[in-house]
Amino acid sequence: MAKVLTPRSESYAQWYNDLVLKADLAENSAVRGCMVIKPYGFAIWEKMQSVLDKMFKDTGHQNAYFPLFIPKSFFSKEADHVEGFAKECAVVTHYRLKNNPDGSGVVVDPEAQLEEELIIRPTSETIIWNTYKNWIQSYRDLPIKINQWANVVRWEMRTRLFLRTAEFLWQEGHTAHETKAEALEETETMINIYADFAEKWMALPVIQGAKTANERFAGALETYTIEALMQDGKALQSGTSHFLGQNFAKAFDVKYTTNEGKEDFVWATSWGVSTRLMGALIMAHSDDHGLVLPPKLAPIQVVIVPIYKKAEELARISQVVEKISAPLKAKGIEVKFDDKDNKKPGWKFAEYELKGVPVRLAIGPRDLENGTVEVARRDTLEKKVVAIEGVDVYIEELLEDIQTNIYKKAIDFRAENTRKVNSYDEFKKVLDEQGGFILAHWDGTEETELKIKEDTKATIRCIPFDGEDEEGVCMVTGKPSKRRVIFARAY
RNA sequence: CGGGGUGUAGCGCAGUCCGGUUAGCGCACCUGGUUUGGGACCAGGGGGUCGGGGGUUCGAAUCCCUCCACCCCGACCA
Repeated sequence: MAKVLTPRSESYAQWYNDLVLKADLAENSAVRGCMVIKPYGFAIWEKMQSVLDKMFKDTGHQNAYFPLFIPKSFFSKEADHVEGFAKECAVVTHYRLKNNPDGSGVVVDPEAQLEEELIIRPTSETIIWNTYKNWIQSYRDLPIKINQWANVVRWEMRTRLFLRTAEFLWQEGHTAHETKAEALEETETMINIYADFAEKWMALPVIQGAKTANERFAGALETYTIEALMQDGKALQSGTSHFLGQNFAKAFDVKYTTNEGKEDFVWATSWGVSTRLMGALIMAHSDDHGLVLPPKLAPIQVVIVPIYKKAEELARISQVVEKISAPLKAKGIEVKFDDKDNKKPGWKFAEYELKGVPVRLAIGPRDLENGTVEVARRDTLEKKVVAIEGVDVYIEELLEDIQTNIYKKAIDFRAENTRKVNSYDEFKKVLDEQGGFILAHWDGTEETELKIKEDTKATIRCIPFDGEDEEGVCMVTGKPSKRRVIFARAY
């Protein structure tokens, strides 16, 4: 078979780039740092969106839409928030172009300078809290639980398709609550939803935990995260949920009247996942042959490739294909019959492997005679000839089996690449030689965390929720520690 | 934003050092035919602002200046 992807062993980064392009997921655009998401890639994102959207609505959230532009003055209201985002904001300063007097195209009209510059949202807390101020008067107006699907812009130095682009698509939830407890509960609910989505739909095992103060969202009191481990041993932060306390309420003066007639600031959360999930999905399961998609998110779940010599033969095969695909479609399975005659079967096999289609059926004259079909599964590349009779049930179960199997593979990989270390030397050695998640004791100070980051480029991914209490000493300073935290090099 | 690399047909590349017919090759594409159980073959055909702009020269893909984009490695970040 022709080699179309750089093997992972040769260059993991190059393999990833090749895969995104060759599987037709996305490509670089004419605009620096911004990508074009192609139809096949966007179809996966749309599936993710529709599942998440339902999960949000099932937990009492509603969708809305807020502007792309944020007045500069809004931005400066929450000190930590500005500091966190200031360095990567795109700013609109003018509202008009004019023909260049020298005839060489158009130039910005200097007369058309905005009185107040507009920031292109890197996130929407400020515009949303400025709006919520007008929506909230009493406890009866609470809670407000809103989500928006949007694009945001963060002017990144170095970009990579899906993993980090200057513009990306995401959803951002913004909620307002009466009490601290309720806001904290919301923060937890949402990180649980993300974890659930990652594991059940993406087949991606994740670790839930809290970020250290240093790694927290700008303006949050607490950031919860789901962290996934990629095949190269690096961690990928895949979703975050923030407890914002009363910081934004105070910054935007959002008060409500309690049922005792007193005034208080409302409590806030925000949470989001982005097209970065696409990167996670790609890197989690794929191999040197191409993409491996979890059946639940695959735009095409079953592809059927006919093998024939003459048009007459194709016609006979097509009739059988119709009998096979009708019951599959009735079960809600996405089936594609590729009867294009300008590509040979072998070409198609390779192509659909590259695109990660979970199940491939091949039907030729031999099968017509025997009443069989060849079934190939993408995750293991195994092929099996089965009877057409009852093949719909077989395939339905196979899809479930593939979903389970790739999840299991990912979780086994993570287990093999999660290690406890007790000394800083051991930590550095494991990090350099094996990577993965490292469980180690840390004294809880920002100083130590930064020293480790500077020495090794590893960061604390999270303080896991399900970590066991264990007395120990910080691997760097020897100070006491009550539990281990998770370190890794990260994307 | 620093260091390194690349930019020539849709894709992958040769040609650039050392300037000189009409810029070439493979894949893809179009037409015809033979093929079809793991990326088919033959014949014919179309497709190029040589990344953009400026300069040197009788003459520039090739030399000089400048800008842009992408990739890799750093710093920054989801």
